[in-house]
Amino acid sequence: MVKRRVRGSTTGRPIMALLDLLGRRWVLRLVWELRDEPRRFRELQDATGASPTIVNGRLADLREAGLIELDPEKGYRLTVLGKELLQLFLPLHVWSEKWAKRQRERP
Amino acid sequence: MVKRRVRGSTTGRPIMALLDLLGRRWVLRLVWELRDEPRRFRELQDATGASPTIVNGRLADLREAGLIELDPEKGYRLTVLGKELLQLFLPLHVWSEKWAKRQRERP
DNA sequence: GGATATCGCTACATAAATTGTAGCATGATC
DNA sequence: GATCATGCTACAATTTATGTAGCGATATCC
Repeated sequence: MVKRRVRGSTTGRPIMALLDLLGRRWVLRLVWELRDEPRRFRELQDATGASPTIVNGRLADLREAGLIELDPEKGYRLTVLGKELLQLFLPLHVWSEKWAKRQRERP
Repeated sequence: MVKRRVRGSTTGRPIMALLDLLGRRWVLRLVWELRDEPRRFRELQDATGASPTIVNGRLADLREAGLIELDPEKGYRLTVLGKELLQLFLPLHVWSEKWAKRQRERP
């Protein structure tokens, strides 16, 4: 599915590898959808609107990255590491409202 | 170049529009490259390794989003809004080191 | 014990995004 | 008027994503 473990990690700089992983389509969105509780494969498909091929590929990427894991009982969920990352992203939620407001004012 | 203003903004939820914008390839990276000082078009091309077509497209997206602007004297730079967003992302730098370390430990 | 349902996931043709390379138009400098 | 740096465009080739159908395994009900 994915050739290199993390695309663009050629520099060896973790931040680049991270930005690369998070910059793949649907990755941020998938992490976001897992923010509250575990979700099933099909739930994630429906919630995002992405194709199963891609959902599967991205979930694999995120698992390799140690950010999510599959609990057969409950579905996909964030790992401890994944929750840490989510914490860093939570401020985006509030900020995005402000950003959207300014976009409306200055179109 | 880009069809909808922000892809996936159909929900009308700012956070979705933002995650969508940031989830486009090279977008996070471009913002990151602008963290310290303005950069020229070709500098950004060289720094990222992305094709001019894409750099141009993403810069356009980021300009529409009000996150960057072009100063003819100095090059592309973050707007006030863009700097705010960058602030939210700075913790990623530190966290990525921790993440990389754990990846090395648990391969 | 067979029909039904849910689970994660795969196959595959079509469509869209990205790459890599070449080059254009404009303005400044020599 | 030749040279250079600027942002940017054209376009064929490649890579990635989409949309739809369905598989194999497991559990549940009748």
